Amino acid sequence: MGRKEYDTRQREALLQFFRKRPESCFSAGDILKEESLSLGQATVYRLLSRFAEEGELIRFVSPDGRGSLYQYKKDACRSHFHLKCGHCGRLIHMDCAFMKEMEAHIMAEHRFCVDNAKTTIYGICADCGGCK
Amino acid sequence: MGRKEYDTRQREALLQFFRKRPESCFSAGDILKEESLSLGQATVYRLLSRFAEEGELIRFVSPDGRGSLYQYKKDACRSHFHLKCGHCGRLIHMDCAFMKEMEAHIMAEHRFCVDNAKTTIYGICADCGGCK
DNA sequence: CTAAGTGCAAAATGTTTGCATACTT
DNA sequence: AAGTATGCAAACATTTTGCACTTAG
Repeated sequence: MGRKEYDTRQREALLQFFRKRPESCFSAGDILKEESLSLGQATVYRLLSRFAEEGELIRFVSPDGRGSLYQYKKDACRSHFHLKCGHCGRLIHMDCAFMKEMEAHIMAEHRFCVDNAKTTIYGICADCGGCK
Repeated sequence: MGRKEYDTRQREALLQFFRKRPESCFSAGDILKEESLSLGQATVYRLLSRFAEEGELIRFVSPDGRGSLYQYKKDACRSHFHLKCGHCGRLIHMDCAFMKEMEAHIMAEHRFCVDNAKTTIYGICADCGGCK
C-alpha cells in the first residue's frame, strides 16, 4: 500500500525548481517556458496538480481569475494571510500575532474557517500610494 | 468628464437579473444560458467585467479555478470583507467592528491599504464542516 | 450626428484527454 | 513483465478581440 509513484527525471526536476524558489509562484505557462526544464505540456499540468494534491505545492488562483499559480509550500505560509499589491505586485506575508486574532475572531463570531492557502487580500501597498 | 455609459436594454436586463438574486452567484455561462435575457456572448463578458469594476457586482474565482462567478453587491458591502464558503457557496458579510480593527492593523503594521471590493476570504463555513 | 454598445465569428488562453511510446521498479 | 509516466496533438472551456452594425444621447 505504499505509493505507486515512479521517480522520473521530470518529476524531480520540477520539484527541484520549486524548492529553489520558495518565494515565488509560477503558472503552468511559466514552467513550460523554462527551457532548462523542458517538460511536455501535459506532464507539467499533471505534475502540478499532483504536487498540489500531495501538498508539496500550494495552488493559488491567480488574481484575474484565469489559471492557477503554484508555489513551493513552506509550512509557514499556511498560517498567514498574503497581501498582494495590485499596483506593483508585491506579496506581503502577514506573519504576525494579529493574524491569529483575526482567525480566532472569524471563527468565533462568524463561524467560518479561513483557508489561507486560497485567500489573498488585495489592495495597494504604501510604496505605491496606499491610502490617500 | 462624467461617465459616458449608455443605458441599454442589455445592461439593464443583466443588472436587474442580479438585483433580483442577491443571494446567488452566476458564471458568464449561466447568464448565456438564461434565455429570458438572450444576450450575446461578448456582451455578457463585457458587462460582467464592467459591473465588477464599477462595484455593482463582486467577482469570485470559482472553486475549481476555471472561470469567474459574479454576485450582486449592495453598497454596504464596500466596507467589509466577504467570507465565501468553498463548499456551499454561502457568502458571509463580515460586517462588524472588528473589521475596522483589521484594516487599521494592516494599515499600521503592514503599510497596506486593503481593497474590500477586490478581496474575498475563502474557507469553509461551520455548517459545512468548518474547522475540525 | 457621434460616441458607445452589441453580436457574430474568429482568436487567444489555459487546461485536460486519448493514445502510442518510453521509463521505473 | 507490469505498472506508471511522458509527449504529442487534438479536444475543451472560458474569455477576449476585430469589425460591421445598431442604438442612446
